[in-house]
Amino acid sequence: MAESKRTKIKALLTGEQVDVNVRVKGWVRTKRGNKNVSFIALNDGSCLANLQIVADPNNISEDILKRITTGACISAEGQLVASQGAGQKVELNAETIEVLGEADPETYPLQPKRHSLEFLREIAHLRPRSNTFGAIMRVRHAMIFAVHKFFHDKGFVNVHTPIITGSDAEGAGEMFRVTTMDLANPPKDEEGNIDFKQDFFGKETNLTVSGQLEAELGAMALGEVYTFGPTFRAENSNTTRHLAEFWMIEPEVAFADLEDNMDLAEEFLKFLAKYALDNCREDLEFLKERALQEEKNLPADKKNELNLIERLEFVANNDFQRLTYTEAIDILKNSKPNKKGRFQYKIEEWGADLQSEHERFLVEKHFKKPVILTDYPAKIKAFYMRLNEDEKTVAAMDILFPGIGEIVGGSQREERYEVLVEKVKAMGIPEEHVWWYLDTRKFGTAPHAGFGLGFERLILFVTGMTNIRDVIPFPRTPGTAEF
RNA sequence: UCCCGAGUAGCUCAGUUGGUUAGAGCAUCUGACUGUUAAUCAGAGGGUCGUUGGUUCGAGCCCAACCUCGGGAGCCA
Repeated sequence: MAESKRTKIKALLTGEQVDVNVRVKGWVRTKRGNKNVSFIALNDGSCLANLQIVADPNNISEDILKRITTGACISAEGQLVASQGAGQKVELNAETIEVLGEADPETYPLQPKRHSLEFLREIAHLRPRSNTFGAIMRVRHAMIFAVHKFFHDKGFVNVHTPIITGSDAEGAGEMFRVTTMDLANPPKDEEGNIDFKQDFFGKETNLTVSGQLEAELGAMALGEVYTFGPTFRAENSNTTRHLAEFWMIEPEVAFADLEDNMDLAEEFLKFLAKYALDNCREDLEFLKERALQEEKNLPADKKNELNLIERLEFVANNDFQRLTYTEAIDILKNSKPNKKGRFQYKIEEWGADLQSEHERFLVEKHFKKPVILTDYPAKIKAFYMRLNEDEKTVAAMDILFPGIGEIVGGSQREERYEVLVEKVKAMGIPEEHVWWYLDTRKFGTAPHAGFGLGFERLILFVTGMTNIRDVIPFPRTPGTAEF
């Protein structure tokens, strides 16, 4: 007789059917019971909840039962019935169980107990089997899908910008060199310098730090495009919100100004929050409870005023606070912490770069909502941002979220050839490196705008996690590239 | 990279002014229990106290360097 097909646990727990014969396959979370009956909590990753499997020693041999331990993988077949116990609606009365893969309980590191996130990071190959990471990974997937859905429904074209780049003008940070040269004995030119002409691409190449410049090329033909790809920064950043390898979403829109750009970014973030609420309820409820548990021991002023679900609802339903850099400086200058010297960096005058303590004050204390800051001083922003009429500020915008800081950074782009060339020169960027970028301003230029959203920072917000290393399967940080 | 903190059993932690044989809970193993919900109850096994060096009659504890991890800052998304 052919083996019956596997049914996913999610379908069994959400469906109405009982008293049917089904087969499930998954990983054992716990087994408990006595001589007369065993209860196996089985998880197959399709949802957070486990399916309870009831194993009667009359049907399942002692030898099989002995091999069913925490972490083992089994296939079980039997009758799905209404549960006699209180903890679940349905359970599976096992008629046959096959052990697909044993897990030695003496050495299997995951136990049916609470583990620290630090420990789970050390066993990143097994941590998706924990409730927390299962939930995070399902939410992460839902957000990946929602990003594509949002832009697709609006008629944006997804562009795959290069991962290996020969452009060193992106200016977004330190880069990882890509080479096939023998590091111990690299080819040299007559002057004794390393001769990149002999390298694989015939020039110096690096991993991309941004797809923006190439995305702009797309926007100047397709109108509305977005990228969603891996991004690499070789900065020696050791924080809870930086990774050396992360994923970034960069829409770029022709005929859009800063206002359109803010509208798009705000609509996008609201859509994502709502999508999570509508599609990840079970996982979000679990993550909410988890966060409340974590916060229990924190002092009152460090606790979130709203829980995870409430924060997502807040973002989905409330307009972001928009203000200019100049207005923000005024607020900060006259703020209590500034006057009382509580800021490490006192705000004295217009032109200063905002520190994270200032951003946090605006978002978490003053407005208590997401904030969009616009029109920063030109000299603290990138060369491609459009110069405003005051010739002091640029049409930039940063979206700041509570607990996370900058989640979006964007701008209207400088579309005027002469102004852009001037800025390229002023920043010391060799024109021959960006000739193709300048060409778009030479041939049929158009006003346009775009922004970048750090995907993992979004996932931090949506899951309520606080360390970025816990929202990506295999985090890359300085000194760590395990797995 | 800078500042602060932490490394003790598989995990989470305690360990007094430096003093005999380093503890607990959970996990694991064995036994008990007729339906459990992180099952419960009884017992057992399990340690190079991050590494190296120093101070001392004596170091888990004091000192130094290094390693690893965490938090904060900078840089940024």
